[in-house]
Amino acid sequence: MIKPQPEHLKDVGLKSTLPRLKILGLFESGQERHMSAEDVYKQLLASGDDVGLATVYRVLTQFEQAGLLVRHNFEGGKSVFELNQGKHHDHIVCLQCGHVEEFYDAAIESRQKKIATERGFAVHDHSLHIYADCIKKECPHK
Amino acid sequence: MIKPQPEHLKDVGLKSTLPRLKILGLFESGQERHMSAEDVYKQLLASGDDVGLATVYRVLTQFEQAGLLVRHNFEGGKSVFELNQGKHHDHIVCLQCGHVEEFYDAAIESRQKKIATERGFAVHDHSLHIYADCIKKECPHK
DNA sequence: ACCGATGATGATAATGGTTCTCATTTGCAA
DNA sequence: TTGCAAATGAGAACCATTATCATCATCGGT
Repeated sequence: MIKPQPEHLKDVGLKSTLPRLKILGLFESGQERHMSAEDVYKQLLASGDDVGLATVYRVLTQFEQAGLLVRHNFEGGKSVFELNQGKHHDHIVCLQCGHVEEFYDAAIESRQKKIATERGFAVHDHSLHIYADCIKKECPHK
Repeated sequence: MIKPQPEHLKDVGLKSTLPRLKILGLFESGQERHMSAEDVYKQLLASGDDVGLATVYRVLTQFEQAGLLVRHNFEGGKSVFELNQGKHHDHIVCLQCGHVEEFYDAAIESRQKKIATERGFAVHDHSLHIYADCIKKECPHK
């Protein structure tokens, strides 16, 4: 279990407070790689940590802006966060079992930037999700 | 102005009602290719058609399930619909004014398929959204 | 170590998009 | 034309998220 490091927060210009350390610690513990605000909130309650839901939302957004976390807008209306480990990646999602794999392809990245720039857009961000059936034995799609 | 065709509705197992014809007509008129439920509702009000917002949501969802429309879950929390014309394309969305442009890039498409196949996935579908600032004069981002 | 300004927190209200409820109306087959 | 199942519309309910605001904690300066 990695323990949350106050310097990480200082480094990105955030005061090292209890709620922030707890939340960062949750992600760094690696138990769950992808978590929604609600997930984080419940986890904290479960461990007896008394953090407000509003704070969870605020902190997650701050962490995203600071580059500590990456936000994903999946279907179903809720945002999901994961630890930013430096390298951007896209996702392949199995429609049957929900298995998620990450990938990065330089060719796709550069084509995207080129296309947007040609059309006069200043790229902020992008999301690429491939929906498919996987071939894992555990996967229920027959 | 193309007039909405009741047979389209019958063909997909939906009664041909006034609200449904009006909404389908809006998309077929091609004035706006991408519309949210709110957009559709306002358009209808503007043309003096008295349709409830709840009905707009219901009908859009039905049209999506019937394959008449395609739903896109862009950032910003609202769903956007467009007429399903069979050919796949991806989207660039302006984060400031909501302007949407479509694009298709064979290189990206083939890379996606290759990546998924290599990992043992059978691709069903995918979504690629680029989020950016556009340069239209009307666009509010200064 | 203490203090005080600055910034963070948490309870709750507010928001925005979407869905639900249900009384009323409509399409359509007989 | 008539009857009834299906569709509609007004508004309430819902859910994730954001805003408000009084209280509280952090941290640099003392």
